[in-house]
Amino acid sequence: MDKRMIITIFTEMATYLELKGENQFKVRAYQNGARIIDNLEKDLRKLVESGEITKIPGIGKTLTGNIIELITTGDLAEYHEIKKDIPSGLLEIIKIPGLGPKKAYRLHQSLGIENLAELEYACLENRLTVVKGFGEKSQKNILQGIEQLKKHRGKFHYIEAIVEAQKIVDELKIAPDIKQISIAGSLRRGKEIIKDIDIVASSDNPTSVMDYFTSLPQVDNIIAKGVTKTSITLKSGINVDLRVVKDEEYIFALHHFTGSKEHNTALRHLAKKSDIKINEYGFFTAETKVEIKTEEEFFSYLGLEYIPPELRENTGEIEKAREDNLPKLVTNTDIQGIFHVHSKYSDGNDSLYDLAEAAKNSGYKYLGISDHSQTAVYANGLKVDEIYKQHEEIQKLNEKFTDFFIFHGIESDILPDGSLDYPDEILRIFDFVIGSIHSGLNMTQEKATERILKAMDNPYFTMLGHPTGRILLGRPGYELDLEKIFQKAKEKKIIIELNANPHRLDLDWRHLKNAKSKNVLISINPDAHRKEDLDQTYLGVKVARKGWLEKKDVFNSWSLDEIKKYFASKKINGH
DNA sequence: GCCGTTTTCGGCCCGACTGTTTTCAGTCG
Repeated sequence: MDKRMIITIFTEMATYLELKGENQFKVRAYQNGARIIDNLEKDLRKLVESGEITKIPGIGKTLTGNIIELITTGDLAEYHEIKKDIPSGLLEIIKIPGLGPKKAYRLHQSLGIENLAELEYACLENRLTVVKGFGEKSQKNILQGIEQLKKHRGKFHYIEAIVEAQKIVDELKIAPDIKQISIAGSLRRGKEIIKDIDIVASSDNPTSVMDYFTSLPQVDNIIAKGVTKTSITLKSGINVDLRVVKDEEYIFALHHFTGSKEHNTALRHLAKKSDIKINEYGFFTAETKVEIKTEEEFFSYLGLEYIPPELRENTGEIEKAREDNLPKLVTNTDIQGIFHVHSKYSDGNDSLYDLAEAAKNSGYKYLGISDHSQTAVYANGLKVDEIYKQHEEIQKLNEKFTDFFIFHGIESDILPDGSLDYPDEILRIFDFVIGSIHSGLNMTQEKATERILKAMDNPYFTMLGHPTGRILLGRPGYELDLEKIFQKAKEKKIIIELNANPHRLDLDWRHLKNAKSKNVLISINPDAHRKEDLDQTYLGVKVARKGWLEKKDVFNSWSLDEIKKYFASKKINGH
């Protein structure tokens, strides 16, 4: 029974309780529990063994008991008790926009509907309209929602959403009645998966703004249209919420709709202690309304240091902000160079020269080429003679460049037995070696951890590439004992990659803070296969910020000289 | 179900929009 399963079970329990119409605060307790467990940095099993679990706020007697039962027996009697009379298909049904647990349960009670397919059929048969609380319109909306759900499953990569959102903001900026406008929501916070786009704007004439918004060419469907809030679906399938407020309310709305919900809730609790009420329109004290012009002032009024959007997940940022002790987050300009770039030698699109020129023009001081190794036949991995050829070409290019340097590396497969893909006498040719797993992905946590730990013992191992192998919205990645990996990384001075490919973003930001606390260096790598991918690095910076990383934690914020020295010292130790 | 210098009961963040009602429940963020 791993952490992920426990989170799923608690989340499901909350939903089943909701469907049953149970006390909403009980529902929230389970939802909170799931979120708290998700944010835990320490191993859940160890927390239970040491008894620390009882000290975590939000996990009380019952939840602790449930966690222990799940860990020791692998199951939970209460879970089966709760879901006994409720068909699991209702969990799918409540994913339809506008159809929540109350209505779903009523459909089940009155029409015997148990899943999405039955609901769709009932709509087509025009049977919904006879149920109390449902009419023509809701039946139509539900049908539309089912279509939507089947088509997209409602989740998008950050990169897809940010491109759409930026386009809308740029178009709205030139709308006649717009004063201020910004992307908000999970997109502003840099979440890797986005459910919808939130945009906040200010105007004296909201109706005109809403009209402008709904008539944009990329709008496919208007879900709801009001004076302060309008929701639409884009042709790409992404939902967009636009909130329009008065200019003096803008900062409050921006903060509110940036979230996260958990951050906002915690902040309101804090404010309440000082008799300040917060909502999306302002701060309200006993008799006055407070004027605020910037988010810096917003936090300062509450006695807090400015909290960057990426940190607003209620994972300790408010406490740190009170102590004036937030991390000074890494920025794009801190990045000096990039590693993990593929060239034509393996499965990349561009020549070494073109990649170097592009990197140089983007302002990077160095470029670390790392093509695939020989076992990666599907990716045209390098044979030994090609390695020598590539080495020579890089040396020649380096003679031409001033103020720029190409490091010769390799992305070596970590083979199933934990060895690297070339003998040591070949590995020593490279300036750096990224070890990555590309095959045999179905391993137990023990096997996967052992495999990587063994590879890390190789003296030429420099960086661990995409540590968990996850593909966002694709596959979850193998389970790893990251504590052991970080420990080994620290011992062996091995760098952990934050792979900035938008489909990977691996290592997950939730683990970065932990790595940082163990003084493990992180390299933000684009994993580029064409020169246009080089700046994916900046998406990685966003995620690094979300993981509380500072300049000092990021390997590729180092200067060219510092990197050269580091690799040189690794080589000496390796011999 | 969780929590506590309002402490073992009685609260628990707050507001907009829709579709159905005939004054509001449900949903969403």
